[in-house]
Formats: sequence, C-alpha cells, structure tokens
Amino acid sequence: MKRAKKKVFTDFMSQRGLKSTKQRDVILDSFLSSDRHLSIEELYLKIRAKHPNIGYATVYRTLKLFAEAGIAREMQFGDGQTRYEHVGEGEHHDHLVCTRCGSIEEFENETIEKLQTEVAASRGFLIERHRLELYGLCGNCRK
Amino acid sequence: MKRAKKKVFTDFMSQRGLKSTKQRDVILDSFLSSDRHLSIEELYLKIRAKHPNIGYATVYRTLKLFAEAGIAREMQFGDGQTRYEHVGEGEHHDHLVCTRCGSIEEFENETIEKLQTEVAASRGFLIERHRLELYGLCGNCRK
DNA sequence: CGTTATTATGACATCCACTTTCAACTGGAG
DNA sequence: CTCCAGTTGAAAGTGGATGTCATAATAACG
Ligand SMILES: [Mn+2]
Ligand SMILES: [Mn+2]
Ligand SMILES: [Zn+2]
Ligand SMILES: [Zn+2]
Repeated sequence: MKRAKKKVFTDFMSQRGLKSTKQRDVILDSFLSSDRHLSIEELYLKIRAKHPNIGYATVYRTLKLFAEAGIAREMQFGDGQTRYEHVGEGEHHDHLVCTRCGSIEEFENETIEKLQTEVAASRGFLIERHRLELYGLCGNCRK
Repeated sequence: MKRAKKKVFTDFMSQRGLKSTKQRDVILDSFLSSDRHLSIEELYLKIRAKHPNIGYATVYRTLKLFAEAGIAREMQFGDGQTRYEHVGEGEHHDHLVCTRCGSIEEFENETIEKLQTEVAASRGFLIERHRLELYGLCGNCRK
C-alpha cells in the first residue's frame, strides 16, 4: 500500500500542476517507512541523517501536501507538537495514548461512531470529523 | 453553584498558603459569570474593560490556579488557543464544535463512555481521561 | 497598629513551534 | 535548449504561552 499511496500523491500533484522533486521523493519515502504519529521535527531529523541538505521548511510544507492529498492526517495529542499519521482511503481510527511512555495505539469501534452520529443528529448537528482520544496507562506501563 | 466554586477555590488557596488578592477576586468573578470555553485572551480583554490595571500574566496564572483547584478545565479545540471551561465536582461532558461559527455545545452519553472503557480494558489499557469532540455544522449554520 | 517574611503582580523578555519571505534554483512543457 | 511557474532552504517573522524580576500587597506576629 506504499505503492498505492505514492500513486495517490503523484496523481494529486499532477492534478494540481505541482512538480515532482528529489526532496519530495525522499520525504515521501521516509514518511511512508516511518512509525505512525511522527512529529515534523522527528521526521526532519530522520531525513537529515541521510540528506543534510533538506530543510525543515521543506519537510513542513511537504507534510501539508500529504495531508491535502489525503495520505496523511495532522493531529495534536497535547504535547505541543503537530504529528502526522498515515491514512488510507476511507480509513478511520481513534487513539489510546499512554501518558507515561507516550506510546499510541489505535482502535476502531463502530458502535461508538454510530452513537456519535445519533447524538449529533438529535441536536441538528452535522458531523464532518471527530476526534476521540483515550489517555491513560498502556498495558506495559501498568505493570 | 457560583458560591460553591468560590468556596472550593478559597479552601484550595488557604490550604496551599496562597494569598487572597483583589485581582484574583475579580478574575474569579469574571470567569464564573462568563460563557464557557473562554480563551485566556478573551477573558483578559473582558476583564480589562473594567480593570485596565490587571495584567495578562495574572489572568494566565490565575486560570492555572483555577484548574489546579478543580474549578476549571483547560482545553484545546485546535484553534491555537487554550480555553478554560467551568467544571463542577465529578462532572464530565464532551463537545460538539461548529466549524463555521465556532459555537461549542456540550453533551453526555453514558453508553459511549462505557464503550470506551471496554475498548481500553480489552487492551489492558487504563483510562485516566479522554476527549471526544465532534466537529461539524451546528443547527444554525446548516440553514 | 508597625514590622517583616512571604507571596503576588505586571511590564517585559524569552521560548518555541510553526509559518512566511525571498533570492537563488529546478522541473518539465514547448 | 529556453523559459517560466513552481520549489527550495536560510533566515526572519508570528502568536500564544511561559519565565524574569523589581516593586507592591498580604497577613502573621510582636
Ligand atoms: Mn493513528
Ligand atoms: Mn464544555
Ligand atoms: Zn505506556
Ligand atoms: Zn455554527
């Protein structure tokens, strides 16, 4: 699905008249082969190890492009850094965030999603997106 | 319940050996008689209208105290500003945030909360707190 | 009451995570 | 190959949060 996301991005770029560059290729590769939920700084440092000539601003701008293209999602877990995670076509999930070790697990729960829609509907509210994050101690940290 | 919160705060202050000041009185009054979900800046401007001599830093520090005392909760809705809302003893609710007009509605749903606990439990995760926010168009903005 | 140790205040400086600017540099259509 | 729109990276700019510090206010004590 790395292939698939690359195609999505390429299509997005040409459709918008944007150019393919060495930097964007490097950043995309690095992003797709990274842990999920990486901050800009983390990705930048990782890239800089092999490509010292790529600037922070370029990583920053390219991640925004990924988000616009629909292959990345921007998130805030309250640690003061914006993080980007991979997303696939039509995928959605929520998060369990460990307040001790910082690990992030993902989950999906169709029933919760349905109840959200009901709550919203009962107030005439139309949901565009939502965020559900459970903060606490992960299995490891409880031991 | 304005009375009750004032008492909670007073008790907290004396228990910590902190002093009562005119500024803190003014800020507490203003906070308790405000809309919920006010940003520091908003509260500061509101206060400054009647008390031009109260500084931003004091409002900022006092709101932190409210949070520590348990009468306020700090929140982030992704607009880049920290907001504080009133909280009562043992109260909890989640939010519907309008992406057009910025209005914020509150809701509670016991079933959702229960499902969250189940999801967490099934992974050995212990929830300390959570946030659930539904973003979209409020009733008014849909018309 | 004054005295005094302690805490609080507010103007200002600093931090920090982006975000924008801009001159030099491509990518790729023609 | 030419040429221009798009791109890059260093550096400057932003905006909100947080730290600093000299001055002022609180409240306990004698
Ligand atoms: Mn995720
Ligand atoms: Mn609320
Ligand atoms: Zn953990
Ligand atoms: Zn609205």
